[in-house]
Amino acid sequence: MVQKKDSIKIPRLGDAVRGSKSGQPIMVLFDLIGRRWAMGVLWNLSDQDCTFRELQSRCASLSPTVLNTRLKELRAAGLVEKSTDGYALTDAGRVLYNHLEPLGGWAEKWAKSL
Amino acid sequence: MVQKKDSIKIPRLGDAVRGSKSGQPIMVLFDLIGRRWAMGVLWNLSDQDCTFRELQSRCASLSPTVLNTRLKELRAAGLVEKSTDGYALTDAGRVLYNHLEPLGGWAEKWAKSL
DNA sequence: TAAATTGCTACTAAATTAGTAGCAATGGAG
DNA sequence: CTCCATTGCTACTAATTTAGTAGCAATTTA
Repeated sequence: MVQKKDSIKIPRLGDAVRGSKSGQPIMVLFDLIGRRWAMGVLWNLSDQDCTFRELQSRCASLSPTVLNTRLKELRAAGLVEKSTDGYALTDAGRVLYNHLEPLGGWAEKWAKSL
Repeated sequence: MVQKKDSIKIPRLGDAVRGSKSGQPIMVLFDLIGRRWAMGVLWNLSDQDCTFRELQSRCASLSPTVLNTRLKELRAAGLVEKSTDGYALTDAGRVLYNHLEPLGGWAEKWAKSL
């Protein structure tokens, strides 16, 4: 990883993906958005900017520790940014969200089928 | 959760999502596929059925413990099943994969932009 | 029938996440 | 200005998840 101790470990292109040697972009992405509440944060930011505390309450009161870690990671990845109202999706973040959005409808059908 | 001890905790509709009270399908889904290597497993099964050990080597040699846990969860969720060649996507799993697939191309552009 | 290969369990160590407390900074209300 | 509420966090400990390694029983292959 070659990163300063205590800095957040953001997956980067070419980096090993938690033990992997490939560093394929899709795996780097999966590593990033596969962390707890990462997709939930993107989802909850999609309809409106949120303050830290509002985001926290929208995300099942997840601990501030984790929320802050996720926000740092997502900001370093260029998907989230600070706005006057707290946090917001960047343009890239919104494009990613647009790819995730259809999962909402699919998830409902899937849930019923279980 | 009301589940037998030692059984795997698969997120279910209406269940609390790791502390959440909503149980919204999309959050249940995010909880499921947001676990380590869950999306990677789906991705690696998309082009061909895999044996346990091949899947393991495709997924950066992730530990058999975790792979087996993910497989149980994904099977319980109806996304993966056993086939004569090992493991395979179910129809539902393939539909989900089709939603994830566009992320591959997007991830490449995103990775370059970092 | 001996040797591989496969699917997996067991176990320990390391990392991540949960949960709670609380503090410094900002922004009104009076 | 002064008080108080709200916000954005940091600190810390406990619980849960994941990593990593070893190895075994069953099936397949030679």
